[in-house]
Amino acid sequence: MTRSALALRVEFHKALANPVRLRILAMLRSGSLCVCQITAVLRLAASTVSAHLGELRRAGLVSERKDGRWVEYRLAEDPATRALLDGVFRDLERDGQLRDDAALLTRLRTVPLERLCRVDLDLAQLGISPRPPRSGPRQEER
Amino acid sequence: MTRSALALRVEFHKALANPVRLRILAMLRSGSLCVCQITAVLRLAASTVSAHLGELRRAGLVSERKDGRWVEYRLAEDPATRALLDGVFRDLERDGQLRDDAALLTRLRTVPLERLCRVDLDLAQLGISPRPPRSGPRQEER
DNA sequence: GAGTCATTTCGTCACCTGGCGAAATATCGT
DNA sequence: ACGATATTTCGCCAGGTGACGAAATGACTC
Repeated sequence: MTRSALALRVEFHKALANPVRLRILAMLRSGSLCVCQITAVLRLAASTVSAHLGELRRAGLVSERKDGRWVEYRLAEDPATRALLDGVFRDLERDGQLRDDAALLTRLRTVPLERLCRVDLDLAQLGISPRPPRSGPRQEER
Repeated sequence: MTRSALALRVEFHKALANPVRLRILAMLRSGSLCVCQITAVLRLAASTVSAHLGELRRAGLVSERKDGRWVEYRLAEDPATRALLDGVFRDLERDGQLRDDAALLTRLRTVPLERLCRVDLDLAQLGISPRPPRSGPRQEER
């Protein structure tokens, strides 16, 4: 059954009412990503990242493209959704957390996925020792 | 301590991630209101409405002005906040629930507050028998 | 001071959310 | 078929959310 505009708007805000999902959307603005790339930046369990991506997909904010066992997540193509997200992230351009994420992601994109995504990977092996996120679980001692 | 842009944005979306709070904000766009006017439209307990207004105030979306035992709630004056809310409600202009709310509110604004706000008021005494909200608690049989 | 009133706070309950590890699923390489 | 891999689902836990009625608060009237 078609949902009302109000109900859809509530779902939109619910999807964005979480720092992790905002960080994911911010990263996707620079191009598509797989779960393990996102997991590497966020320092969360893959199951947690997968759950968040599920929320974003149900809210119509991201779409997925499967290639074998790989799943490529990207921002939704819909112009209206893009315009909403543009407005959201225009206000977040200078946020420190998002800038740290972007910097780390830039480095991680240079690593072949087959190497980056091994579950036993230690980022230190790649010469990358990302600072823990500014807040959130699994925060390690600096 | 100053919160980050990301944290503030999360709070903004959390505040809007609820149909009741969106309805309240929509109603406030036509002018300031007291708790009992909002309560009359929403058909929720006054404590519930007060709690939602508290959320909106903490998110910086509404401000209050006390006049004796009356509290007048209005949208925040900040231009940036106003612009965000304009964007939100531009997409909701045709929503049925919000239109019903606006119609009922127009009628209620003609009723003196001293009469409207008596806790023992039965809206039927005013010749107003609002349809129950399209969804939500305390929904009565039609 | 007592009673009334508008509003807020408190405590409770049912339900939801977000984290995790373990298990399951689907795909790929051998 | 088996092992490996990326990803998703499940179950659990702690904490949060949104509804309510009752009580409390502060202002007003007498």
